[in-house]
Amino acid sequence: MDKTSKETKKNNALTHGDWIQAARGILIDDGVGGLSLRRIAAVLRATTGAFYWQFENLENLLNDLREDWRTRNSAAFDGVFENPELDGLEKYLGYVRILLREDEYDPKYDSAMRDWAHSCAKTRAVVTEVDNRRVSQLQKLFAELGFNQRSARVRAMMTYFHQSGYYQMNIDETLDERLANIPYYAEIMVGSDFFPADLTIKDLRRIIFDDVPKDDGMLGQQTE
Amino acid sequence: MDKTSKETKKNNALTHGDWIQAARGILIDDGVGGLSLRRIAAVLRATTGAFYWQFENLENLLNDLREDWRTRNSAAFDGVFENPELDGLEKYLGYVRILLREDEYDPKYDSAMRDWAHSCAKTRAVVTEVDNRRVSQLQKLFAELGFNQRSARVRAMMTYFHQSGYYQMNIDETLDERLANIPYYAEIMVGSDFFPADLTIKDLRRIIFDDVPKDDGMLGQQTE
DNA sequence: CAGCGAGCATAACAACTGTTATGTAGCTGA
DNA sequence: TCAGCTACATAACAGTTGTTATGCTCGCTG
Repeated sequence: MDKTSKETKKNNALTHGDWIQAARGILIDDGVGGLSLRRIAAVLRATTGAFYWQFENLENLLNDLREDWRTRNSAAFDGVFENPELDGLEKYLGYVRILLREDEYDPKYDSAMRDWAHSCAKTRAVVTEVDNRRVSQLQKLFAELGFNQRSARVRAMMTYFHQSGYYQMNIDETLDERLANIPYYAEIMVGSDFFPADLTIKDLRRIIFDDVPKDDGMLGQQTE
Repeated sequence: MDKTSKETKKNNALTHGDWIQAARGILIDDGVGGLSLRRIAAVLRATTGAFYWQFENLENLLNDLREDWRTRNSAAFDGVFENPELDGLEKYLGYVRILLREDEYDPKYDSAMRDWAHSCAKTRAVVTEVDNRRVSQLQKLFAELGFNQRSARVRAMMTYFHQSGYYQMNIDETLDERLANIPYYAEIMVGSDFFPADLTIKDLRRIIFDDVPKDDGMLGQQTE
């Protein structure tokens, strides 16, 4: 319907995407309170007049920002949970991998959106929808692991709410500490029946940060 | 040092406490974005001039508001965790009781403070301090139940982050659903070795909402 | 080379913010 | 009764917000 498809960036003129990117940076760094038109424009070394050439009003940019978050910060999870080749444990590890790598999705983006949702109904609707889908995906995962529906749902909520709660605070943990905690989390959530008890931090670091599929019994023997 | 002890409320004049209460209401209902001087004054049917009779500036009121949260929303937890007469399981149930009753502490107050902490260093310091103490209290609880230190710490973080994450979202659950989930949460966190597996929702409702100590085997037999 | 429109900048508007200076009603004590 | 103080209200100031009207400067086309 709209002419929003004119992302044909002639020369070095500002595009819709430039404004969204600038707004996203401010939202992530300074929270929703920093999302003023002049501050966004300042990031692009532009003025408010330039903005109104691209958007009808600020609300339109904020709508685009909400959709930017929805697609950008969900793709990684969907890629794991909707991959039919992965079993339950692999999906769980894939989930942990996304959370620890923090390259495919930005936890501060999630956190800022969740803050924003408390004072903005439109944002709240988007966040709630995404939250519900992720919890459902996790519930399906735990159901695959053999837990009954109610137990799977509780485990999904514990896993997901714990994650968002973790990022909502400012925890002071090193990566090694976070890696060392994984087996404890996993034992609690998926149980020692499923999670291999003899995984070392080295193994986990390799599984999560190197693109080597965990295949045979070579665990803990690489040189580096 | 200060003259802040002049809470001697003559006639029906406004007090420090009135302004703090008004600010707290706005923070809880509308988030930190709604905390403007004129809006707070409007709640009290007063003007900004009246405010500067009681406070030197807005920052002073916000300082008092942070301290109000620290004491008001921590008392219930301290009362449970630092009661030497309670064993581990009783402390866990006491914790759940506080979360579900929502009369001694307000989860929306917590949530609003946590939002605020993302854009205000002073608030962040207060919230972080309280968070650390609560996690330590939970860790001690799980250690009492027999878990080793690392497992106890992970369980404490899962329990606490899950709680704050839960309130950070807007979950659509009835009280009965929340009660029905308790045994599942408890089984995951404290294990079936400690938590009585045959507790009904009726039992839980009585334990949490009536002031009857769980004493003998009369569970699930009351008329109401 | 003239003209024209795309892509801005500049400046102003009203509404909001914290803060301050000044005005004022009502009670108190002498 | 009348000064004097408490406990405000009123109004203004400078700064910020979203938004709009207007002016300007390039690059392209004819």
